[in-house]
Amino acid sequence: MTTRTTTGPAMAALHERHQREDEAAGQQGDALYSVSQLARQLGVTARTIRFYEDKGLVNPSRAGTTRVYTSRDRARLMLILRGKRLGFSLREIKDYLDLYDVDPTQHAQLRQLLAAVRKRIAKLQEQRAALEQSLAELADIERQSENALKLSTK
Amino acid sequence: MTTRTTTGPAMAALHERHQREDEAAGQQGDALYSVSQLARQLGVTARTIRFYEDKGLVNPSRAGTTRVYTSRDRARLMLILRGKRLGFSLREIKDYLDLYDVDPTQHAQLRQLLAAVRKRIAKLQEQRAALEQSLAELADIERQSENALKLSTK
DNA sequence: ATAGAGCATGCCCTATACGTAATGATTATT
DNA sequence: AATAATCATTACGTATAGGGCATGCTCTAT
Repeated sequence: MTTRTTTGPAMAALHERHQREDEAAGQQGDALYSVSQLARQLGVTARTIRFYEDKGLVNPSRAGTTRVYTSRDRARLMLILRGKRLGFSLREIKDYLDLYDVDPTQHAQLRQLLAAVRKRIAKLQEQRAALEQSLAELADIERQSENALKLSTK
Repeated sequence: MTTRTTTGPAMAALHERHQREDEAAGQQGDALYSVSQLARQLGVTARTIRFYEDKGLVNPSRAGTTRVYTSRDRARLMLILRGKRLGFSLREIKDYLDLYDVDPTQHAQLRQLLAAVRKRIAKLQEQRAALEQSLAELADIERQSENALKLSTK
């Protein structure tokens, strides 16, 4: 029941490219990657990338059933990973990317991004405050523990 | 099959105390509490307290099947909540409390605590660094977004 | 032709800290 | 006695971000 088109050639190309993965990669922006290639390059597992797809964050083309990623897909994934590093949830990242897809004129989503970023900044500032407080408390506990040990040892 | 002892009196005492929960509470350290009383006082749900028991963090006495908490139990719970605020996992908190229970001479566990605290401090310092970096990046994104919006609006 | 890569799908598993019923027993109140 | 309020136990659900395994297909190399 699967619409199976010309699977062979693309897979072949993919495999061949795989052989010289570390070469200059054809000087064009038309580079293609398999999941695991991309995974290696981005420092995540293939499972992760497929997971993102499942969550609607990426949508690679297929050669038959095999996922084929373009450099655009790659860039998108890097965006996703950056978002993650910055502490956004996959859901938030998806929402932003969706907006970006719908409206490439870059207006609505810039505002959206700005809003999200500011929200995130506020959250982080709160977190930082809490963290500082924890650190202070812990320093206190540390000092007290040290004192208690000193006294009982003497 | 449950060893059911004199359930009545204790429950009665508990409930009666419930009526004047906000009173001076009998000036002794012998105050007793029910789960939900304690929950209210500590700002958590009864479910939470029972969950902690399930995880072996507290072990209240029982009046029949009903949990009865002493002020010692209460203090222990406050310790637990403090640990949580400081970012320790329930598991870590349990390990520490267990140590404290076994060896109340306060030596091994003091060292243990000190070690755990220092570890936690190190972790928090790392987190803080990461957080600062995220904030810097976000500030950058914010600036860029603002600029882009300004330019396209003008 | 047959093994070995690499890929795909599907499904269950993990950790953390509880929330949310469902169901039953006991106690207090009316 | 009936009803409301608490309490208990059991057990499934939630959110997040994947990990890991089984099974099966395709393509390449020997």
